[in-house]
Amino acid sequence: MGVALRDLAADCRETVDLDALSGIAAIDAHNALYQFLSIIRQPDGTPLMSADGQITSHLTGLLFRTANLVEKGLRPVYVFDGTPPTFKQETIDQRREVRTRAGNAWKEALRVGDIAEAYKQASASARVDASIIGTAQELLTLLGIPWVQAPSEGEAQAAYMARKGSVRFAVSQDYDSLLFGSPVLVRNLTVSGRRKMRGRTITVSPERIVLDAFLDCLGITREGLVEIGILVGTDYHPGIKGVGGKTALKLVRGGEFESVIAERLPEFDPAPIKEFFLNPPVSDDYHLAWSPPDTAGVIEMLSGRFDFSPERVEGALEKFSVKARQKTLDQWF
DNA sequence: CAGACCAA
DNA sequence: TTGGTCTGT
Repeated sequence: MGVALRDLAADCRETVDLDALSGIAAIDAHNALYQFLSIIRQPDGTPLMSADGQITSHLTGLLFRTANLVEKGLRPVYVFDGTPPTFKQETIDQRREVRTRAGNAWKEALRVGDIAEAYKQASASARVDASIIGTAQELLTLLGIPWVQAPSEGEAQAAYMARKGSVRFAVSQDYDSLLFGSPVLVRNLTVSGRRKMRGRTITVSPERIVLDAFLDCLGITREGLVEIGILVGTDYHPGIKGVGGKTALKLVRGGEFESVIAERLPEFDPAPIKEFFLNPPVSDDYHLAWSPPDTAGVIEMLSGRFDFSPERVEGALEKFSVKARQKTLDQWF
């Protein structure tokens, strides 16, 4: 779905300066952690690790990105996934299989000395497991940054919080939060806009997609957007082979969703997936509060247990209190 | 990804 | 100020 919707979004989005963004941002925690784990690695693919072998790539990413967002006056809240719907199981199994294969290909690339291939395969083998999630939550708590446990999909919970007005926008690289009804989605929420693409470094700005404008731009309703997602494929079903964004948009606008599903996928009932996007399990059981970081606790964790340089950690922590208060006029804590 | 450092 | 390279754990 990601690629297909990106094509449709091309003319219906706006790039924004990070400084123009303010307020509370509900960040898709799984999406952020996965990115950190896949990208923050040594050239041969080895992730950053403490001396005793615990992976720390996600903690590095989380610390510095959160510090930067806070310094810019944004208030992040991280939303963690809960129990996935049963119809996601096939996708989950497939992804595990792909990761396992990539892990083997990583070892093989190292054996033959292909460093670039090793990095690529290592990235693809990245897995957000329980210890990654646990240490991420522990760090956020020490940083004084709230996190929310979603009952089901994190993107659905983030969208619900945005719709309620608890947060100003959802943050993810995926488009799912729009299908879940988030009024605003921000992608590429990074500070240094540099990104390596095919060897070259290009500048990437945050990208804001406003749901109502997006739907107007495409001439569809939110239900129609969900139908497009189902046709091109979602986390819950592969969709119809050969149908991309353009074709899906045409079919949905022509009211042919049901008929083309009946014709091409007679065994498939899209109703539960449609219902899941339009009315997902969400929770009101959250409380958003930001507090100054527990400086000693963060250093104890990151430097004491994970071998981070205390100087680097302290430098990041400074962005949470001093500068943040200087930069924002309104009371922050 | 983000920070540190260096060169143009 | 911008862009490149190296490093972080």
